[in-house]
Amino acid sequence: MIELVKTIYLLKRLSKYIKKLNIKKKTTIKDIANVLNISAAAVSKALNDDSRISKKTKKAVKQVAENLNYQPNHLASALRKGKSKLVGVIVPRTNSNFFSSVIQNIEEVLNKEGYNIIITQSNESFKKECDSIDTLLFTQVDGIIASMANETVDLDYYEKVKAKGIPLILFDRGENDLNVDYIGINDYKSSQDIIEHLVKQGRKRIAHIGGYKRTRIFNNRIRGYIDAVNKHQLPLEPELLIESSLTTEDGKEKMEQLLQLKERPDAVYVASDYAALGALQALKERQIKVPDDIALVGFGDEPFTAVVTPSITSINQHSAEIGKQAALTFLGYTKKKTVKQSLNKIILDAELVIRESSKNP
Amino acid sequence: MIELVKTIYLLKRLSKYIKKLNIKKKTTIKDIANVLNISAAAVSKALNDDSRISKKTKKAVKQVAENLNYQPNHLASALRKGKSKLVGVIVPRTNSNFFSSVIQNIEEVLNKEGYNIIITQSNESFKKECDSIDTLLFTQVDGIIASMANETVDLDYYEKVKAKGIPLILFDRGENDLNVDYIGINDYKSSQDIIEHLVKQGRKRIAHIGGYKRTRIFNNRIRGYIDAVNKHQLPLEPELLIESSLTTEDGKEKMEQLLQLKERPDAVYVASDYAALGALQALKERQIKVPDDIALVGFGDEPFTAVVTPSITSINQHSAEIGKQAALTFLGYTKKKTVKQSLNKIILDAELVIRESSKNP
DNA sequence: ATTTTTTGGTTAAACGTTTAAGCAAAACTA
DNA sequence: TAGTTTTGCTTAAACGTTTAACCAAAAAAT
Repeated sequence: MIELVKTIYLLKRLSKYIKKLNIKKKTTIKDIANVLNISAAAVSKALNDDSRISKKTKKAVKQVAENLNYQPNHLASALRKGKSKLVGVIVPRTNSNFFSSVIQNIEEVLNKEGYNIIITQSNESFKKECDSIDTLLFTQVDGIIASMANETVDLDYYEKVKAKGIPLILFDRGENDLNVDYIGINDYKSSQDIIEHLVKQGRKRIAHIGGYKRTRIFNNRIRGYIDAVNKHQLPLEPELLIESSLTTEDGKEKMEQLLQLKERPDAVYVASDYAALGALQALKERQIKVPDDIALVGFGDEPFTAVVTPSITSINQHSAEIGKQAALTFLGYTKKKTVKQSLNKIILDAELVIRESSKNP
Repeated sequence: MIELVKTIYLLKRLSKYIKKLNIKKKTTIKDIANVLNISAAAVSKALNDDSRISKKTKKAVKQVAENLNYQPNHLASALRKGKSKLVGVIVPRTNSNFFSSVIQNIEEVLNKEGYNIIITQSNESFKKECDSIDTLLFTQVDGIIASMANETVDLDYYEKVKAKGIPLILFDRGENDLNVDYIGINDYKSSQDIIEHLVKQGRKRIAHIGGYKRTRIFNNRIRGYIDAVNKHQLPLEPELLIESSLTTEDGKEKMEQLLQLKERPDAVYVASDYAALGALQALKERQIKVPDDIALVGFGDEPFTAVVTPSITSINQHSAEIGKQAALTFLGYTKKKTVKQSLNKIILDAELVIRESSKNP
């Protein structure tokens, strides 16, 4: 009986508040407190399952919160706690399968821990990348996971992030100079695997359309190429080793350049699938048969490598694993906040995926 | 002379604060106020170029802010102002060129107005989409720009957004039932253009692998197909009109289904480039010549349509324009806050891009 | 029966801004 | 010269949480 009276009383207060709500305004913790005649602090604690709040109160609070359609104000709690529960992700672009897959896996891991991600694209522009960092800092992200733009050489902005004490994790495109966590694949070994494979297919004159030497991953690929070529005592001529921006357009251009040579290569290893695609276009236009006349190998295992004609041999970079590891590395910082954790450098082994473009002639 | 003394005095206070800063903690408006011996409010106003603050003070404030490496706390200002300056973007996935391009253009337009975007992927899952909406609301975004997942039929979550008074703009995948701003292309007319083109190429038996009928854009494409086929008095048989999830895999499967028919079509129009790619694979595997035996048309003008063999005729959806219009529509809400603006339904004309896969046999 | 501990809260301050209201001094007006 | 307006600030409250510190009442321990 007394229960019933209480319930009716509560209903009355509730309906009063629901009416108030209709006149705009979002429900706050205070509204819930008023309905139940307890303090806002108690409500906050109840919602956060504090041990010093009784089960009964917790239940009531959650009930009223539900009824009033309460949505916690993330800004307020973030401000108070000094944590935004937001992680910034910077990538050169999202429309490559590699980056998209990395992002998806980062998100998956972080969402489970209550983090959300903000994705920004640098479009391979240094300036855009700096802007991205600024906006992410401005948005008070709790960490940044990034893959650097091709253009980036000046590391001041990244140093700024480090200086602020915000966890910074790089993947794929990183820099050795920046003493920071990194997740990537073994580019050097991948290059060697490719040359090894081409040699086995009987290729004797292998060219490499590589990325910018100053970028570490491309530098490693170049070194892998050089060492493997030397190991097999194949010709290592300057005109066989070309630096490229690795866009589709530039890949085409650089391949045309290779075709001008008096002595053409019988295999070309391109450091990016997109550039390899351009190279393939150049070859097709000149009716050069792939792989019969020239074998072609790309890098990245983008889906289109499997569907073009001929399909392109490439390197699978394990994007899912990279994304997961990057996220876990970040979470490492949030967990053991006191213990100064040691720097993580995770180098995964990549996998050569052999397709038509490098088969035996 | 007096100036010099003042400067020295200021320097002293400054260095004291810089020292304090090194012992951690971020610079706040209060620190600046203390250095200059003015109130925090004055600093805030100075930084926001309030007219009631003298030029001299403004200059000094900005100087000190610079020196102390002050970064405004976005959370605090957002909390106080009730605006987060964040816009949520929900897409089925980012690794299609269409969505990636839309996002890029949304970002470009919004950044100029001081907004940042949070991108979330639904992966075509209704549940993930609901989660995305929840997290975006939780993050206190000022607006949401979304393209719905294939699965989505229940609109409750979107109604929730509307109910909260948060501007909601849909693009590409939208729903008529949801009375909300929308930017997309004329799917009905695009379908007709495709059929028109195929008829001109002498095709007499045209099949359509379409999307889910319940999704508006796919329904429009289907209606366009039906009306155009009827108009030209071509056969409109149930087995020529197939419903598909439009993934690459399902496109392949549905094409195989079409090839089982006693009377095969001589042209197939697929409502998505990804599914068209799968269809092409099926055709290649069976040594069926494209376009000679069967013509193929996709939808979306994804870059790979131009590089596969044969290249695939498709529809360019003007992704850049869609992104821009979506962003501008959102900004419309932020500007005229009082005036209840009328609903925007922008339907752009798409463009047929003719390639090898639909040339004359 | 008294002391100690535990339970279930409350109060008040804090997070870093913004902003309405107020106010003294300076500058203008008549 | 007195009154009015403008300038250039200051004070204090507010945004919605969280949390340290406190406290009364109940339960447990002695």
